Amino acid sequence: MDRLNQIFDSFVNYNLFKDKRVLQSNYIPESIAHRDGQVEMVASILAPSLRGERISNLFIYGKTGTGKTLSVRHVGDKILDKLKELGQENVRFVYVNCKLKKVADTEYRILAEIIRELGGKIPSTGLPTDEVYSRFVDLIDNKKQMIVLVLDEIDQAVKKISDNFIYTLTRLNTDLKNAQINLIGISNSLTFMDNLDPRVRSSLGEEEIVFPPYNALQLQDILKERADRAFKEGILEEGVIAKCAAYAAREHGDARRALDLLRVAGELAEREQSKKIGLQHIDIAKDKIERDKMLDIIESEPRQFQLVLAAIFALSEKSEVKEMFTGDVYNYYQEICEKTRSEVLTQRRISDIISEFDMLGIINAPVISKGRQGRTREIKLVLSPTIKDKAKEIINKALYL
DNA sequence: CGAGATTCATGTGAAGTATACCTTTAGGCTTAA
DNA sequence: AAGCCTAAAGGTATACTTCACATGAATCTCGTA
Repeated sequence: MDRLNQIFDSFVNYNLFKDKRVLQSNYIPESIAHRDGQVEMVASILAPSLRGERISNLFIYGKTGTGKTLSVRHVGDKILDKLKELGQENVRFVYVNCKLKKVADTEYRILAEIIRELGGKIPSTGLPTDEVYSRFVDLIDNKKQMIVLVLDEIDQAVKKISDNFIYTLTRLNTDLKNAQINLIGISNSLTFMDNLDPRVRSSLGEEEIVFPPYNALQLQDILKERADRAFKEGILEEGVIAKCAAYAAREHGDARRALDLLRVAGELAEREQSKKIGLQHIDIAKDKIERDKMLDIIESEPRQFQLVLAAIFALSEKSEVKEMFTGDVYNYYQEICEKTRSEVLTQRRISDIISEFDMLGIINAPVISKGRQGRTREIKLVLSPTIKDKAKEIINKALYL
């Protein structure tokens, strides 16, 4: 009992955080450093909504963690505040991330997600897509209002589905008597617009804003500002901020990463009851973040995907095999299926699964031609050994029920 | 020796199938008057 | 008679299969210098 009390006591006393939320990714700060220009542009584009006028569709480019989503949300909140002040409540912002697997990676699911955000109910399957569209229309068209759809990671969605669903969305305005839809597309890829249907391009790209990556100095500013509010005084050792910023700057200036890094480092320091956050915590935090992210992905992968991954793991361990190809993986996969009494999928399907892993960044699998030996994918695992071991554990546990 | 032709192992696209789940509808049962 | 429940009918999305064709460089073939 005393031991537990000790733990609790130390937890209370060694609390390094003043306000941890400040470092969490859904936190929206009052002002966004080094994004004044972009925020103003977003604001001036969205401003007509205050008078109930149509706003231009907006398209935003920028790498992850450059403040795109944040800026849009920030401005959105401000506009909502202002509207409340003016006594109007007929604008709504709906935010959907198109990349989240199992949430919104098909046209149907994105639409369903939008409807759910708006408070509607939609079954997870079974409805014809046009029915879903017409329910969406019914839901919003009952009163005069303006819906601003923010589609994050829209490039992912278009890659998976096709671009005409965006077109359908923009065209939906013709069916609407009262309500109005405006789109804000957010994309990581700069080249996304280039291979788009011209109609979509012109309607979505009425206004465009680019969010350049933060450089190390700007990252430091951001981190300092947040750290002041998140941590108690004098907790950070010299150079901690700089190090966080440097790591993140290397990752194309991803501020979210930098903040995560700082937060996790803080949690780690707290757990070991250290009074300060030192440089070593950052290094550990970096590994931990990477590992957790990967393991989360792997753990939530469907069974068949895990079987394939198990095959890849096993093959990568056989020292004689330096490279592996789709065929090898498939053969071994079949063996594993037999052992675990699982259903065996076709090679066609496995090929798709492998390329999905490639996209997730778990493996590296470019298509190569081996001349007379045909064409195949050369598969290489890119996980660090520690992550791999842990991942193997998870998979084994999941497969040997 | 070099230009084509061949070849291999699989990539990739299209179309079809099984499954799980949805809505609607009609019939049967219960209930209340 | 009205209301409620259930089962059947009719329909869809998704994950997967089947079929068929596309790929692209190492290797082979063969004509020519």
